[in-house]
Amino acid sequence: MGHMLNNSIQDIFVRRARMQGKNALWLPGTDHASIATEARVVAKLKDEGISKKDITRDEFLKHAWDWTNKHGGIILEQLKKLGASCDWERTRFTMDEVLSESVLLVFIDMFNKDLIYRGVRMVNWDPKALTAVSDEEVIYKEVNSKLYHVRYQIEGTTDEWITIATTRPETILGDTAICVHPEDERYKNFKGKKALVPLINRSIPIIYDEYVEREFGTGALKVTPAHDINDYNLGIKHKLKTIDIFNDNGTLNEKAEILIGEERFKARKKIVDILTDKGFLVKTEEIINKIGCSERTDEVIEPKLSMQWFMKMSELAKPALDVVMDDTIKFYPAKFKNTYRHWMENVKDWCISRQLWWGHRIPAYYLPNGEIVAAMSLEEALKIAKEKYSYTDLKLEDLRQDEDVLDTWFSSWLWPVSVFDGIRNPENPDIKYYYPTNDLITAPEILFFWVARMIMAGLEYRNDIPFKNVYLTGIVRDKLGRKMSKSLGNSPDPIELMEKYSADGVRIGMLFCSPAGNDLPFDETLCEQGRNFCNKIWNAFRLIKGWEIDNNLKQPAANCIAIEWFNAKMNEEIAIINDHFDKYRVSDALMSVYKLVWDDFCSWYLEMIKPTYQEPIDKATIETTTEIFEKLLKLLHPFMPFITEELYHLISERKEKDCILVASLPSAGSVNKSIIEKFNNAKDVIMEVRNVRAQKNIPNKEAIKLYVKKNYKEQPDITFDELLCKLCNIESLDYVIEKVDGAFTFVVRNTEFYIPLSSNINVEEEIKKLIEEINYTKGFLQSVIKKLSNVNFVANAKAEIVDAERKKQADAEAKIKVMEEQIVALRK
RNA sequence: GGGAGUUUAGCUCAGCUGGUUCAGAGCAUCUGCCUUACAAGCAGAGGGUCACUGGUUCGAAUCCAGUAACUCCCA
Repeated sequence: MGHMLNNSIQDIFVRRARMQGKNALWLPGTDHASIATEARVVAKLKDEGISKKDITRDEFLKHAWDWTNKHGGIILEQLKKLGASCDWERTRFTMDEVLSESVLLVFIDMFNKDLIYRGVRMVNWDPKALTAVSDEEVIYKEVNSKLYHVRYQIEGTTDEWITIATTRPETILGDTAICVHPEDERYKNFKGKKALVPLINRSIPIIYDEYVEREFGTGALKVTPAHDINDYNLGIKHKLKTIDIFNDNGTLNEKAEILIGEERFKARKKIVDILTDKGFLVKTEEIINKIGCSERTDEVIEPKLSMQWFMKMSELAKPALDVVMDDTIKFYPAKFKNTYRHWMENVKDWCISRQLWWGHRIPAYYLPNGEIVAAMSLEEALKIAKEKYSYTDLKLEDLRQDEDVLDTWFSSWLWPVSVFDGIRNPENPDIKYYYPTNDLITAPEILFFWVARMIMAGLEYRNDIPFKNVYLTGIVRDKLGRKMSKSLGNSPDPIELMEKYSADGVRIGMLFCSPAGNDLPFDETLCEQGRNFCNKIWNAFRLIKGWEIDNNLKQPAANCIAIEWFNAKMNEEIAIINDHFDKYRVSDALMSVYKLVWDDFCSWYLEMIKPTYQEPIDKATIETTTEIFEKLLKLLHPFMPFITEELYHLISERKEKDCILVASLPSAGSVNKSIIEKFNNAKDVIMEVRNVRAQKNIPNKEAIKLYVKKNYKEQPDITFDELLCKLCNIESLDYVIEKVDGAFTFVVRNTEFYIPLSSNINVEEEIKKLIEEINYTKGFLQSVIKKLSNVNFVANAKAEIVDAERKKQADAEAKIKVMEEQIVALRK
């Protein structure tokens, strides 16, 4: 569902840009997802009885391509159903030739610039996928664990012990020190002594470091530099030995000395038994700790030392941070700037190698003399090697290419450049025209591993930012607040949703409640709301299209008023919508269109101009109404492409290529504020009349009379009178000077309204109602007076604000007076 | 353990540089209506000490400090 949201938003932006006359390109594509894809291919082969170990790299890649060709296009097909208006002919895949070559060229370039190096580092090792994974791909989960207290004998003593606490007793076989806090009184006398690792009697030093938390466990920490990142750092600081006791698949190796070949979790159980038997286990306690699991395979991550390829980040990060902090690239919402800065200021080198086959094989070749050259091919590597190291008799067979592939992000980070072939051909017209791009829409969870790195790559290879605006969508969650994902299985099938509610319905359903950067708790009723909106639009169309047109009919004056008002209202809303878009507030923009269409157009405007049943409509009104409807369709089109295109062709005759997709977005014309104000007055009156009808059970069909009494010498404004009569089924509207006896009454802005009715007026009830309203208004008046009698307020507040308060006071006083007079009249 | 963010109606969220667009929107709820485009609808209504406690100010949902709860990132 994340894809649906993300791509709905992208489509809205691109369609809008297109309708603004821009050459808007939306280039679709997918990455090769090396870990996930390889895991699936391995699993599929396993089902077929084939082990990855038994086939060659080339054979494996063939299977991987088959799988990709079969499953890779699914998301793109879903996008088409969603209405994504991509430039499909430009679809790219990170394993395409152009993009692959770009990846290799960049690797070689950075290797030669010394930005890429090989080093031993503690990496997150996935023993199932047999590869390193990035920090970002490790998910930490809270689990119930046991903390084992194990005692180590002090060397050279018969009964002196030091007790450590660990959640991973199997790793004691790799211990090379015990560490305690230098100020911990309990362990002061161990200085300079050594302890013996239980079961294998390895002699290890007791070291002192402030890193140790005295309160945790026993305050004594076993140090296993090969299998814990913190221990590793301690190891470097105290120059400890590193003993790696695990094989790549998570079983113990011969360096463990015992339990060789056992899987790590089985080994843990066994070693606990042995430690218990031999009296080394002091006690166990229950604790909750966090363990890292691979996002791709869910396997518990094993911190492991291994030789990996790294990219130096500090030099690349600096300019990439600056362009965001100075708003050259803007983030929406801006709060992500903080997160971005925090990450970029603490950036670590990027481990770019993966022990996989599916992906871009690292173009690094090892020479017999231990040197490495990076080249596009074996032949080229040979040539470079010969020149560089004066290897005259070097042969192709002497070179060995690195077995690993590059991290998928190492191809994704080039995307804005490589899709236009800007790495291989930096001067080609496409890249020069389209780069830098405008908007990137993506999820906040990949702000670092994708967005930040694209910025780095763009600055490095184009000397320019890759995009100007970054819109971070929310994360789609289920009702329990869990992220919707395929692996959790809590995501509805988008295709089924679209079949049920239509693509347009799903699109706007997803957008109704998704302000930028906020999570979206998905609920199917949102799609239902989307579908209902489609239905409403369709019915409005049916109404307009169903009217019979009488060319000889003169346009009623009231219709002119209605048109004038709606155009003013629409212009006002267009300006608001434009403003929302300028600020990347997509759901606010949608809500504005929604209300303009549903409330203002359908509920008010259409009711105003609607001819009496089975009467025809005049030509001028229907023409203008059609124009208005078409404008609304255009405003709606970025959000709901299907229904708007359909209705655009049904409402009027069109030439072949006249499609709403490429029509111009209506611009905000000047707003007649006065007519909007007059309408708002009329609306208040209409609502009061409807209330009277509802309260007194007067059916709409029964026509009523309305008398209006202006006060304070105000002149009546009759602009909306005719429409008022039409909408409320008023047979006569008369202005009076005297109060009307025996009528229901209400007050709107000092003007009195009377509805005489045959049914008896309950005087007491009417008076009670008036008193209630007077009391409320008096309370309001009181608060205004209080404010105005505050000398400091009058002295310090801005003049307009004080004036506004004075006007409030005058209005309230006038209204109270009118109502009080009404009570007197009723009591007569 | 370090950093960031959030807290406003039953739900999801607006609310900019403190003051009539200040307590709002959509959905949900309730009450009437099968009124001839639409019951997937129409017309209305109710509903919030703006997390808590202080402070600044003539005036605080808004600014400041502290407290609490939740979320995310990093270790």
